[in-house]
Amino acid sequence: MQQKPTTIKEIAKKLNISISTVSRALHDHPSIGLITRQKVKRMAEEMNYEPNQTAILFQKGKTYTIGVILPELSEDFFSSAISAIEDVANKRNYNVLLAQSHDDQDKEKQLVEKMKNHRVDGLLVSVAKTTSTFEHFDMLKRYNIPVVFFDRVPPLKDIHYVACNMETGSIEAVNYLLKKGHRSIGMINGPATLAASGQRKEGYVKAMLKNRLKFDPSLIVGCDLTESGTIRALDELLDNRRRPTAIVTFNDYVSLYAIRHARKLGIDLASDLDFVSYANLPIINFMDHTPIASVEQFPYVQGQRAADILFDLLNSKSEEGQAAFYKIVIESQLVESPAKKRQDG
Amino acid sequence: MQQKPTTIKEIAKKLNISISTVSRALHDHPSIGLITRQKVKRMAEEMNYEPNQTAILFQKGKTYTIGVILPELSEDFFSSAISAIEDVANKRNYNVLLAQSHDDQDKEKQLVEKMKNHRVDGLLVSVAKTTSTFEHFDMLKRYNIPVVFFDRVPPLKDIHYVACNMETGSIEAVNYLLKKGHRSIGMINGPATLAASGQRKEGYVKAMLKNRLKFDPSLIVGCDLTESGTIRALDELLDNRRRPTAIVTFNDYVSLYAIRHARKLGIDLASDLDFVSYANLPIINFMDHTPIASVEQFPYVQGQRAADILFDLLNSKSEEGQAAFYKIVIESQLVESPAKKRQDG
DNA sequence: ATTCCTCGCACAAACGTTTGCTTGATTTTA
DNA sequence: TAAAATCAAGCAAACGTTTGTGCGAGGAAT
Repeated sequence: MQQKPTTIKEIAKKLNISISTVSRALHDHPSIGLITRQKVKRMAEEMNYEPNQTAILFQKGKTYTIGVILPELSEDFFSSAISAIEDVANKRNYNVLLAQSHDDQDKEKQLVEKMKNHRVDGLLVSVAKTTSTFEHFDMLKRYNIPVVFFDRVPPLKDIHYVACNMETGSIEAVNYLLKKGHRSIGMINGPATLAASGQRKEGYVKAMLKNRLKFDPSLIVGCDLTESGTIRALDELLDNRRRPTAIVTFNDYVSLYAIRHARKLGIDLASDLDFVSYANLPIINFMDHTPIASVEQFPYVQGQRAADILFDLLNSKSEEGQAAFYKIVIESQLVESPAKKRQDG
Repeated sequence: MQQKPTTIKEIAKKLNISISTVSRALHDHPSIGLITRQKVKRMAEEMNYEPNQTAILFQKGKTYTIGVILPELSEDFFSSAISAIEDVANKRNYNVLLAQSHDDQDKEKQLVEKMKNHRVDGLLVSVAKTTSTFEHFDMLKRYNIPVVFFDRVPPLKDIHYVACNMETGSIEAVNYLLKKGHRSIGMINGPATLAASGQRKEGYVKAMLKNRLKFDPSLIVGCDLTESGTIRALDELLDNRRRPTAIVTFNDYVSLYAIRHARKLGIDLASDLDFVSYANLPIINFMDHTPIASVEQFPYVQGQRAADILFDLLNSKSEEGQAAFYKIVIESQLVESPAKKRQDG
């Protein structure tokens, strides 16, 4: 037989005082005398009282829960982000209601609806790849549920977001390679449709021009991020009449594929070709030949900042000054591979 | 100005009928006439009514939420498991309250407490490495909150769990190597304190004996799962007078470290030394030299099964037959590395 | 000694829903 | 045609907590 949780009602009855007194005593309300307060607390302890959260939440009209919608939990980037979010929420004594969209717009819509019905206090979202319309987020505004987007941010004006600026990282990457003596630097970029591809290219071009080097468009080739696509891209670069001695790739996976292919072609990675990539995922630690550096996008920090902002919004929600929007841009940062030292040594 | 969510009360007032009628109409209760029912539904639609979940949950004393406590969300294994759990819960229209213990017993205790206060309907747990006492879980029984453990399961009798049997996988692994012609097979195992180490060893021994080969204890060395520990272990095995031509390692990481070290020693992995490991993590796809096979532990399946069981318990909770405990053992399974084909070709 | 505060506590409403019971009206049965 | 059965809808309690308001008693101020 399970024991029903104790309620303040029962405490009140046992002590022959009113319910409100018990509630106030437990909250150290000034209008309750010391003696009663202690009596109540002792009794609560004794009866193993635990406040019924659902009742409190209901009463207050708040859930102390934030919703998080991510594309894919099993991806390194997002699992790292959710880890951060969970940590922040926990510190604030908030709960995390988790859901994954599996990169599907319809699923995402459903989830937003569900979150709304669950009356989450706020929402953290990294939008699905397929998401092209954004009305489902507008709805939340009407219910005064703040949303903070991160990493994958919709192209809207009036939103809060945290994102990572790839351009600076891209500049750093090119500068790094130039400093190492490279003069012909190739780039295996992502599909032109992605904003992230544009930022990478911009950084590349800016860095080249700033160093008074001419920008050769044929040294930038796009790819679909698959292994075969990467191989084609690498072949194309290697056939270039100004054959690059270093290549910047869209992400670590592309680097991996390219490195694999290069080795198969018998290219000496120690002397003939350097790679730099983006993401700096844990997989770097497991590759025998790694890019010599990778542009870190700080998933943990992004998650953390996004959560912080959300709590800011929640705490200041009563005030009217809702005109301003948080638009946080985290600068990406080039990180040298620790593995590189091993290669040198 | 935010618009307050519509309540059934408002619908009732607008239609000049009672609250209960509205509630019943929306639930298709038989005692409500067709005309009123339609009127109500139309009005609800029109006023954009959405049931207030927190109110319902409070009223029903259920939260339609399951808690999940995992050691570390950013680890591949667990992010895969949580992904499965989330999927199952979603299908059942349940919510997932997520928390990570960071492998700390105290944190875990706090979280259990928190989950209990939040009145989750059930709990899914993979216990922290440091957890040595388990009273915090007992408490849940008193509140009739069912718990299902998975993967990292406490050594208790009266619990529900899903775990992976490493022994069969271990046997498979050794058989696989024997079939490949290996006669001296080494093992780099984990710390003896872990149950998982014991299972691996058991499987190894059983497979050897079944094949009428003598078991040489000196071919099994323990390690602390770090890179340096792995290197020491490998060195020890290589110095063995019956130098192994194949090695089974505790997990993919250990294999990775060992392979790295072996290559540094100039060992030809194509001909002189084969590795087989456990876990079959995605990192295998990113290693240039991989173990030729890995014992899969099916994190997604484990998460899925555990969640299924929990829902079973939730649905049958009213009945008294709580004497039986689910003890599901998933057989691990040897999986040949796809990368292997690349090596051959 | 009368008025006025302050202190300590109780009363009761409210949050949004569900649901057992009651009531009134209509239809069926005898 | 009266009694019984059926249908449709309303009333009110309940879930556990918070909180605005009321109220009596004791002490201080006048």
